Amino acid sequence: MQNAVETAEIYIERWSAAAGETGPCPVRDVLDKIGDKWSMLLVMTLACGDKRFNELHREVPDISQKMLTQTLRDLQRDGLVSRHVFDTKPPSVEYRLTPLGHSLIVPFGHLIEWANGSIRRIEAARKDFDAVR
Amino acid sequence: MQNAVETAEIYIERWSAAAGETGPCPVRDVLDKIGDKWSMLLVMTLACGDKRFNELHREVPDISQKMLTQTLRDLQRDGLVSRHVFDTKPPSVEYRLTPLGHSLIVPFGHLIEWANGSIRRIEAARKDFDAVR
DNA sequence: GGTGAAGATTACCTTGAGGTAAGTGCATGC
DNA sequence: GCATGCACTTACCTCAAGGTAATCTTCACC
Repeated sequence: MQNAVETAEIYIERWSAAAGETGPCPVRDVLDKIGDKWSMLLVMTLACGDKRFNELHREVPDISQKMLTQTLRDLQRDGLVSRHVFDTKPPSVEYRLTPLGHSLIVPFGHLIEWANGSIRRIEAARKDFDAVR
Repeated sequence: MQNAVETAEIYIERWSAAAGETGPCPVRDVLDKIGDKWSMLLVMTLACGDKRFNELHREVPDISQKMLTQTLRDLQRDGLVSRHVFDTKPPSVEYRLTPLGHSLIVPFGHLIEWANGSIRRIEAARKDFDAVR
């Protein structure tokens, strides 16, 4: 990142090009996952170490089994997570971040830092805005 | 960003704390905007310079008027965008990024770079995955 | 031989984000 | 005097994301 505005322009350009019929743009594509209610939470949970299905379910209790399966499947499809089946007595399945998955943690971490650093100002802005209304 | 895994742990910790009744976590909160279909596109469009309502509508033709108004209103509420009314003959309204809005461009830019750099590997992974199915 | 855990899949249902379309008030241009 | 542009607002409708809950298979334990 040298120049934020420059990056913005490249982004807009790619976006427009994509809208022009080439299919969905890569940024939009990735953003859908980022914005997804569970994807990033699972990626970050797996960033702490490999986990089994029910282990994930215990660490993220408010996800339904259906969404856990589905989100894991999507992440696997995108090559961010790999699935390893061990045929132990009750077959156990382990999920891991792939190198690609690990590489997402870095840019995503910047966003987390921004979020944590900006939340007070955002909340203050909301309060002001709502006070006027 | 010194250590990605460390950041991940802080994230998980905050998330869990938030789930524990403090309200929605700041990261989730910010992510909702990031993941929003239009918010980031508008922020990036405004990163190229201040724009008026219909100017934005022309640059982002596939957004509906309703969503443009609504998204702009939300961004304004969060203090990312400011609204300036000039009472010219047909009243014109200009939208600008606030300093807070500008600061988002940096971490977001990292994500854009990651997206553009990773899309080929993601698409390859999807192809492989779908081939097996 | 009944119970429980592991790792799912499936059917059904609700909610809300976002699209479409039309209307509003005002002013300039044709 | 009709149309057009600006900046919205409102009503209505649709579709898909995601929740709930039931079900499945296999094995170990008591």
